[in-house]
Amino acid sequence: MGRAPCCDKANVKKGPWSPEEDVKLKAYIEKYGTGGNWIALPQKIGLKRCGKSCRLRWLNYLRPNIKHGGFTEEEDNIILSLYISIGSRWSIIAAQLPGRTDNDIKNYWNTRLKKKLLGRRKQQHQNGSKDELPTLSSSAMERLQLHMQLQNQQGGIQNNPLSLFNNPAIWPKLHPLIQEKLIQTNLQSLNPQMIQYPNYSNLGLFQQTSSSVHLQAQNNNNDNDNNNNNNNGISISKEQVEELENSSGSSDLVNNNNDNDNDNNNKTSVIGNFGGLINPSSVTKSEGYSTGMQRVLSFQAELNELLGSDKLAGNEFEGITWWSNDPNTTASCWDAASNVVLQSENSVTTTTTMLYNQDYA
DNA sequence: AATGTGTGCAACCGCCCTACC
DNA sequence: GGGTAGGGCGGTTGCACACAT
Repeated sequence: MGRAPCCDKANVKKGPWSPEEDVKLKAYIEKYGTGGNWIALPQKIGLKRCGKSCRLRWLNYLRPNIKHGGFTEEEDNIILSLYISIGSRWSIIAAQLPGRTDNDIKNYWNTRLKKKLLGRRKQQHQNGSKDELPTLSSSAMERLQLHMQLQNQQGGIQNNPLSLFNNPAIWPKLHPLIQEKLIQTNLQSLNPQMIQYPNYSNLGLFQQTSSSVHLQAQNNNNDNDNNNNNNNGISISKEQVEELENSSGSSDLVNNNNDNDNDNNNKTSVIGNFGGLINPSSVTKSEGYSTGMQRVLSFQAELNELLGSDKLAGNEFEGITWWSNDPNTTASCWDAASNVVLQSENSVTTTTTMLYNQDYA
Protein backbone atom coordinates (compact mmCIF):
# COMPACT_ATOMS: atom_id res chain seq x y z
CA MET A 1 0.00 0.00 0.00
CA GLY A 2 1.81 3.05 -1.23
CA ARG A 3 1.07 6.60 -0.35
CA ALA A 4 -1.66 8.57 -2.01
CA PRO A 5 -0.63 10.47 -5.12
CA CYS A 6 -0.17 14.21 -4.75
CA CYS A 7 -2.69 14.91 -7.48
CA ASP A 8 -5.22 13.24 -9.70
CA LYS A 9 -2.90 11.76 -12.28
CA ALA A 10 -5.72 11.13 -14.70
CA ASN A 11 -6.74 14.76 -14.91
CA VAL A 12 -3.43 16.58 -15.07
CA LYS A 13 -1.57 17.55 -18.16
CA LYS A 14 1.90 16.13 -18.62
CA GLY A 15 4.71 16.89 -20.97
CA PRO A 16 6.17 20.15 -22.17
CA TRP A 17 4.75 23.40 -20.91
CA SER A 18 3.07 25.72 -23.37
CA PRO A 19 3.91 29.44 -23.43
CA GLU A 20 0.41 30.17 -22.14
CA GLU A 21 0.92 27.95 -19.13
CA ASP A 22 4.25 29.59 -18.45
CA VAL A 23 2.69 33.04 -18.56
CA LYS A 24 -0.08 32.06 -16.18
CA LEU A 25 2.24 30.46 -13.67
CA LYS A 26 4.82 33.21 -13.79
CA ALA A 27 2.30 36.00 -13.49
CA TYR A 28 0.56 34.41 -10.55
CA ILE A 29 3.69 33.64 -8.56
CA GLU A 30 5.15 37.08 -9.19
CA LYS A 31 1.95 38.65 -7.94
CA TYR A 32 0.93 36.36 -5.09
CA GLY A 33 3.86 34.07 -4.43
CA THR A 34 3.47 30.36 -4.06
CA GLY A 35 1.45 30.61 -0.89
CA GLY A 36 3.60 27.92 0.59
CA ASN A 37 1.54 25.24 -1.05
CA TRP A 38 2.51 24.00 -4.47
CA ILE A 39 -0.12 21.31 -4.51
CA ALA A 40 -2.94 23.83 -4.24
CA LEU A 41 -1.36 26.29 -6.66
CA PRO A 42 -2.46 24.91 -10.04
CA GLN A 43 -6.08 24.90 -8.96
CA LYS A 44 -5.87 28.55 -7.95
CA ILE A 45 -4.33 29.49 -11.26
CA GLY A 46 -6.53 27.27 -13.36
CA LEU A 47 -3.75 25.06 -14.63
CA LYS A 48 -4.31 21.39 -15.20
CA ARG A 49 -0.90 20.57 -13.84
CA CYS A 50 0.44 18.71 -10.86
CA GLY A 51 1.70 21.01 -8.12
CA LYS A 52 5.07 19.37 -8.26
CA SER A 53 5.24 20.01 -11.95
CA CYS A 54 4.49 23.70 -11.32
CA ARG A 55 7.19 23.86 -8.71
CA LEU A 56 9.71 22.28 -11.03
CA ARG A 57 8.79 24.54 -13.91
CA TRP A 58 9.15 27.62 -11.75
CA LEU A 59 12.39 26.62 -10.08
CA ASN A 60 14.11 25.32 -13.18
CA TYR A 61 12.87 27.65 -15.82
CA LEU A 62 10.60 30.54 -14.94
CA ARG A 63 12.01 32.12 -11.85
CA PRO A 64 14.15 35.23 -12.32
CA ASN A 65 17.89 35.20 -12.94
CA ILE A 66 18.04 31.67 -14.23
CA LYS A 67 20.97 30.99 -16.50
CA HIS A 68 20.83 28.29 -19.13
CA GLY A 69 23.77 26.77 -20.93
CA GLY A 70 27.08 28.48 -21.50
CA PHE A 71 28.88 27.08 -18.51
CA THR A 72 32.19 28.78 -17.94
CA GLU A 73 35.50 27.14 -17.23
CA GLU A 74 35.28 28.39 -13.68
CA GLU A 75 31.86 26.85 -13.25
CA ASP A 76 33.17 23.59 -14.68
CA ASN A 77 35.90 23.56 -12.08
CA ILE A 78 33.52 24.28 -9.25
CA ILE A 79 31.18 21.54 -10.35
CA LEU A 80 34.02 19.09 -10.72
CA SER A 81 35.56 19.89 -7.37
CA LEU A 82 32.28 19.65 -5.55
CA TYR A 83 31.27 16.48 -7.34
CA ILE A 84 34.50 14.88 -6.25
CA SER A 85 34.03 16.03 -2.69
CA ILE A 86 30.35 15.42 -2.13
CA GLY A 87 29.12 13.41 -5.07
CA SER A 88 25.88 13.92 -6.90
CA ARG A 89 24.28 16.29 -4.45
CA TRP A 90 23.19 18.61 -7.16
CA SER A 91 21.21 20.99 -5.05
CA ILE A 92 24.24 21.72 -2.90
CA ILE A 93 26.41 22.17 -5.94
CA ALA A 94 23.80 24.42 -7.50
CA ALA A 95 23.78 26.57 -4.38
CA GLN A 96 27.39 27.48 -5.15
CA LEU A 97 26.55 28.60 -8.66
CA PRO A 98 24.17 31.56 -8.73
CA GLY A 99 21.56 31.29 -11.42
CA ARG A 100 22.13 27.61 -12.00
CA THR A 101 19.62 24.96 -11.07
CA ASP A 102 20.33 21.52 -9.77
CA ASN A 103 18.60 20.04 -12.79
CA ASP A 104 20.71 22.05 -15.16
CA ILE A 105 23.93 21.07 -13.45
CA LYS A 106 22.89 17.46 -13.29
CA ASN A 107 22.13 17.42 -17.00
CA TYR A 108 25.29 19.28 -17.82
CA TRP A 109 27.35 16.86 -15.82
CA ASN A 110 25.77 13.73 -17.20
CA THR A 111 25.75 14.77 -20.82
CA ARG A 112 28.79 16.91 -21.27
CA LEU A 113 31.17 17.66 -18.47
CA LYS A 114 31.77 14.07 -17.48
CA LYS A 115 32.44 13.11 -21.06
CA LYS A 116 34.68 16.07 -21.52
CA LEU A 117 36.81 15.04 -18.59
CA LEU A 118 36.85 11.32 -19.10
CA GLY A 119 36.42 11.06 -22.82
CA ARG A 120 40.09 11.00 -23.56
CA ARG A 121 40.47 7.65 -21.90
CA LYS A 122 37.73 6.15 -23.99
CA GLN A 123 39.30 7.56 -27.09
CA GLN A 124 42.60 5.99 -26.19
CA HIS A 125 41.03 2.61 -25.81
CA GLN A 126 39.22 2.91 -29.08
CA ASN A 127 42.43 3.86 -30.79
CA GLY A 128 44.28 0.69 -30.26
CA SER A 129 44.19 -0.90 -26.88
CA LYS A 130 42.53 -4.26 -26.80
CA ASP A 131 42.05 -3.93 -23.12
CA GLU A 132 38.63 -3.82 -21.73
CA LEU A 133 37.68 -0.28 -20.91
CA PRO A 134 37.56 0.05 -17.15
CA THR A 135 34.03 0.64 -16.02
CA LEU A 136 33.02 3.94 -14.60
CA SER A 137 29.64 3.02 -13.33
CA SER A 138 30.74 3.39 -9.78
CA SER A 139 30.29 6.87 -8.54
CA ALA A 140 33.02 6.37 -6.02
CA MET A 141 35.52 5.18 -8.56
CA GLU A 142 34.59 7.90 -10.94
CA ARG A 143 35.01 10.52 -8.28
CA LEU A 144 38.34 9.15 -7.27
CA GLN A 145 39.55 9.16 -10.81
CA LEU A 146 38.35 12.67 -11.38
CA HIS A 147 39.91 13.71 -8.15
CA MET A 148 43.24 12.48 -9.34
CA GLN A 149 42.79 14.02 -12.73
CA LEU A 150 41.84 17.36 -11.30
CA GLN A 151 44.81 17.46 -9.03
CA ASN A 152 47.10 16.61 -11.85
CA GLN A 153 45.68 19.47 -13.83
CA GLN A 154 45.90 21.89 -10.97
CA GLY A 155 49.49 21.30 -10.15
CA GLY A 156 49.21 18.93 -7.27
CA ILE A 157 47.53 18.20 -4.07
CA GLN A 158 48.75 21.20 -2.17
CA ASN A 159 46.98 23.60 -4.43
CA ASN A 160 43.57 22.14 -4.22
CA PRO A 161 41.67 23.06 -1.07
CA LEU A 162 38.96 20.63 -2.03
CA SER A 163 41.22 17.66 -2.27
CA LEU A 164 40.56 14.67 -0.13
CA PHE A 165 43.95 15.09 1.34
CA ASN A 166 43.49 18.65 2.47
CA ASN A 167 39.99 18.27 3.70
CA PRO A 168 39.83 16.61 7.13
CA ALA A 169 36.08 16.86 7.05
CA ILE A 170 35.90 14.08 4.53
CA TRP A 171 38.53 11.87 5.94
CA PRO A 172 37.38 8.49 7.08
CA LYS A 173 36.68 7.85 10.66
CA LEU A 174 39.90 7.50 12.49
CA HIS A 175 40.67 7.20 16.08
CA PRO A 176 40.26 10.69 17.57
CA LEU A 177 43.88 10.77 18.58
CA ILE A 178 45.02 10.04 15.08
CA GLN A 179 42.61 12.51 13.66
CA GLU A 180 43.86 15.17 16.01
CA LYS A 181 47.42 14.38 15.20
CA LEU A 182 46.75 14.61 11.53
CA ILE A 183 45.04 17.94 11.88
CA GLN A 184 47.72 19.30 14.13
CA THR A 185 50.36 18.37 11.69
CA ASN A 186 51.05 20.73 8.94
CA LEU A 187 49.55 18.97 5.99
CA GLN A 188 52.42 20.08 3.88
CA SER A 189 54.65 17.85 5.86
CA LEU A 190 52.52 14.88 4.89
CA ASN A 191 52.51 15.71 1.29
CA PRO A 192 54.57 13.20 -0.51
CA GLN A 193 57.42 13.87 -2.74
CA MET A 194 57.15 12.59 -6.20
CA ILE A 195 58.76 9.23 -6.26
CA GLN A 196 59.82 7.31 -9.29
CA TYR A 197 60.17 3.61 -9.10
CA PRO A 198 62.87 2.73 -11.58
CA ASN A 199 61.28 -0.55 -12.53
CA TYR A 200 58.31 1.26 -13.93
CA SER A 201 59.78 3.89 -16.11
CA ASN A 202 56.74 3.89 -18.32
CA LEU A 203 54.47 4.52 -15.41
CA GLY A 204 54.36 8.02 -14.11
CA LEU A 205 53.72 8.36 -10.45
CA PHE A 206 52.07 11.68 -10.41
CA GLN A 207 49.88 11.68 -7.45
CA GLN A 208 49.70 10.65 -3.90
CA THR A 209 46.74 10.91 -1.63
CA SER A 210 46.19 9.99 1.93
CA SER A 211 46.21 7.12 3.14
CA SER A 212 46.53 4.31 5.47
CA VAL A 213 47.26 5.13 8.97
CA HIS A 214 49.69 2.69 10.31
CA LEU A 215 50.99 2.59 13.77
CA GLN A 216 54.31 1.22 14.62
CA ALA A 217 55.67 0.54 18.01
CA GLN A 218 59.26 -0.36 17.73
CA ASN A 219 62.06 -1.47 19.87
CA ASN A 220 64.83 0.89 19.02
CA ASN A 221 67.67 -1.05 20.47
CA ASN A 222 68.58 -2.69 17.25
CA ASP A 223 67.34 -0.27 14.76
CA ASN A 224 69.09 0.07 11.46
CA ASP A 225 66.41 2.28 10.18
CA ASN A 226 66.45 2.67 6.45
CA ASN A 227 63.81 5.30 6.51
CA ASN A 228 65.34 7.75 8.83
CA ASN A 229 65.56 10.37 6.18
CA ASN A 230 61.86 10.80 6.36
CA ASN A 231 60.73 12.92 9.23
CA ASN A 232 57.28 13.58 8.03
CA GLY A 233 55.50 11.13 10.21
CA ILE A 234 53.53 11.89 13.29
CA SER A 235 55.11 10.68 16.45
CA ILE A 236 53.12 9.51 19.38
CA SER A 237 54.14 8.06 22.67
CA LYS A 238 54.28 4.42 23.56
CA GLU A 239 51.40 4.99 25.93
CA GLN A 240 49.40 6.34 23.08
CA VAL A 241 50.38 3.40 20.96
CA GLU A 242 49.01 1.08 23.57
CA GLU A 243 45.87 3.11 23.90
CA LEU A 244 45.31 2.97 20.19
CA GLU A 245 45.97 -0.69 19.95
CA ASN A 246 43.61 -1.40 22.77
CA SER A 247 40.90 0.72 21.31
CA SER A 248 41.28 -0.37 17.73
CA GLY A 249 41.63 -4.04 18.33
CA SER A 250 44.26 -4.08 15.68
CA SER A 251 46.56 -6.94 15.37
CA ASP A 252 50.03 -7.21 14.10
CA LEU A 253 49.98 -6.93 10.50
CA VAL A 254 51.49 -5.30 7.65
CA ASN A 255 55.12 -6.03 7.49
CA ASN A 256 54.92 -9.68 8.18
CA ASN A 257 56.46 -11.10 5.09
CA ASN A 258 59.24 -8.74 4.49
CA ASP A 259 62.62 -10.15 3.88
CA ASN A 260 64.72 -7.05 3.84
CA ASP A 261 63.76 -4.97 6.79
CA ASN A 262 64.91 -5.95 10.21
CA ASP A 263 61.42 -6.56 11.19
CA ASN A 264 61.76 -8.57 14.28
CA ASN A 265 61.57 -5.54 16.45
CA ASN A 266 58.64 -4.00 14.73
CA LYS A 267 55.12 -4.16 15.85
CA THR A 268 52.87 -2.45 13.43
CA SER A 269 49.13 -2.09 13.57
CA VAL A 270 46.59 -0.63 11.30
CA ILE A 271 44.63 2.01 13.08
CA GLY A 272 42.51 3.20 10.29
CA ASN A 273 42.52 2.92 6.61
CA PHE A 274 42.05 5.38 3.87
CA GLY A 275 42.39 3.46 0.70
CA GLY A 276 45.76 2.22 1.71
CA LEU A 277 45.71 -1.48 1.31
CA ILE A 278 48.96 -2.79 0.15
CA ASN A 279 51.57 -4.40 2.20
CA PRO A 280 54.06 -1.59 2.23
CA SER A 281 56.96 -3.94 1.90
CA SER A 282 55.71 -4.97 -1.50
CA VAL A 283 55.99 -1.48 -2.84
CA THR A 284 59.66 -1.91 -3.25
CA LYS A 285 59.47 -5.46 -4.42
CA SER A 286 59.81 -6.11 -8.05
CA GLU A 287 57.18 -8.79 -8.08
CA GLY A 288 54.61 -6.14 -7.40
CA TYR A 289 51.05 -6.85 -6.47
CA SER A 290 50.24 -10.10 -8.02
CA THR A 291 47.66 -11.09 -5.48
CA GLY A 292 45.45 -8.38 -6.72
CA MET A 293 41.94 -9.51 -6.07
CA GLN A 294 42.05 -9.61 -2.33
CA ARG A 295 43.51 -6.19 -2.28
CA VAL A 296 41.05 -4.96 -4.80
CA LEU A 297 38.23 -6.08 -2.61
CA SER A 298 39.85 -4.47 0.36
CA PHE A 299 40.28 -1.29 -1.57
CA GLN A 300 36.71 -1.46 -2.69
CA ALA A 301 35.43 -1.64 0.83
CA GLU A 302 37.62 1.17 1.92
CA LEU A 303 36.65 3.27 -0.99
CA ASN A 304 33.04 2.73 -0.19
CA GLU A 305 33.61 3.95 3.28
CA LEU A 306 35.82 6.76 2.22
CA LEU A 307 33.48 8.17 -0.31
CA GLY A 308 30.26 7.23 1.33
CA SER A 309 29.15 5.67 -1.86
CA ASP A 310 26.68 3.01 -2.62
CA LYS A 311 27.99 -0.46 -2.56
CA LEU A 312 30.03 -1.22 -5.57
CA ALA A 313 29.30 -4.21 -7.65
CA GLY A 314 31.76 -7.00 -7.27
CA ASN A 315 33.26 -6.55 -10.66
CA GLU A 316 33.70 -2.83 -10.54
CA PHE A 317 37.41 -3.10 -10.09
CA GLU A 318 38.10 -5.57 -12.79
CA GLY A 319 39.31 -2.69 -14.87
CA ILE A 320 42.00 -1.97 -12.38
CA THR A 321 45.09 -3.95 -12.65
CA TRP A 322 47.98 -3.97 -10.34
CA TRP A 323 51.62 -3.54 -10.80
CA SER A 324 53.53 -6.30 -12.29
CA ASN A 325 57.25 -6.56 -12.70
CA ASP A 326 56.86 -6.25 -16.42
CA PRO A 327 58.00 -2.77 -17.36
CA ASN A 328 55.70 -2.97 -20.35
CA THR A 329 52.78 -3.70 -18.17
CA THR A 330 49.39 -3.06 -19.61
CA ALA A 331 48.07 -1.70 -16.40
CA SER A 332 45.03 0.47 -16.63
CA CYS A 333 45.24 4.14 -16.04
CA TRP A 334 44.70 3.92 -12.36
CA ASP A 335 46.59 1.82 -9.97
CA ALA A 336 47.00 2.11 -6.33
CA ALA A 337 49.79 1.35 -4.02
CA SER A 338 50.62 2.42 -0.59
CA ASN A 339 53.88 3.68 0.60
CA VAL A 340 53.83 3.43 4.30
CA VAL A 341 56.88 4.98 5.75
CA LEU A 342 57.83 3.28 8.94
CA GLN A 343 59.46 5.50 11.45
CA SER A 344 62.25 4.64 13.78
CA GLU A 345 60.26 5.96 16.72
CA ASN A 346 56.76 5.02 17.62
CA SER A 347 54.99 6.74 14.89
CA VAL A 348 52.05 7.06 12.67
CA THR A 349 52.64 7.84 9.09
CA THR A 350 50.09 8.20 6.43
CA THR A 351 50.71 7.97 2.77
CA THR A 352 49.03 6.23 -0.06
CA THR A 353 50.12 6.36 -3.60
CA MET A 354 48.00 6.40 -6.64
CA LEU A 355 49.97 5.42 -9.65
CA TYR A 356 49.04 6.65 -13.00
CA ASN A 357 49.95 4.99 -16.20
CA GLN A 358 50.78 7.83 -18.48
CA ASP A 359 50.65 5.57 -21.49
CA TYR A 360 46.90 5.67 -21.20
CA ALA A 361 46.48 9.27 -20.25
C1' DA B 1 15.47 11.70 -49.26
C1' DA B 2 14.90 8.22 -45.83
C1' DT B 3 16.49 6.02 -41.95
C1' DG B 4 19.42 5.26 -38.00
C1' DT B 5 22.07 6.98 -34.18
C1' DG B 6 23.67 10.20 -30.85
C1' DT B 7 23.00 14.21 -27.93
C1' DG B 8 20.92 17.66 -24.96
C1' DC B 9 17.49 18.89 -22.08
C1' DA B 10 12.89 19.36 -19.95
C1' DA B 11 10.01 16.89 -17.33
C1' DC B 12 8.47 13.01 -14.67
C1' DC B 13 8.86 9.37 -11.10
C1' DG B 14 9.42 7.71 -6.80
C1' DC B 15 11.67 7.92 -2.58
C1' DC B 16 12.98 10.33 1.67
C1' DC B 17 12.52 13.87 5.08
C1' DT B 18 9.98 16.93 7.81
C1' DA B 19 6.22 19.57 9.54
C1' DC B 20 1.79 19.35 10.99
C1' DC B 21 -2.39 17.43 12.91
C1' DG C 1 3.70 8.78 18.93
C1' DG C 2 1.74 7.73 14.56
C1' DG C 3 -0.18 8.96 10.22
C1' DT C 4 -0.40 12.03 6.42
C1' DA C 5 0.68 15.65 3.10
C1' DG C 6 3.88 18.55 0.99
C1' DG C 7 8.50 19.74 -0.31
C1' DG C 8 12.88 18.43 -1.94
C1' DC C 9 15.94 15.65 -4.29
C1' DG C 10 18.41 12.37 -7.42
C1' DG C 11 17.69 9.16 -11.04
C1' DT C 12 15.54 8.24 -15.21
C1' DT C 13 12.76 8.83 -19.29
C1' DG C 14 11.23 10.56 -23.52
C1' DC C 15 11.20 13.91 -27.00
C1' DA C 16 13.23 17.04 -30.35
C1' DC C 17 16.92 18.01 -32.93
C1' DA C 18 21.46 17.29 -35.25
C1' DC C 19 24.32 14.57 -37.63
C1' DA C 20 25.78 10.31 -40.03
C1' DT C 21 24.95 6.62 -43.18
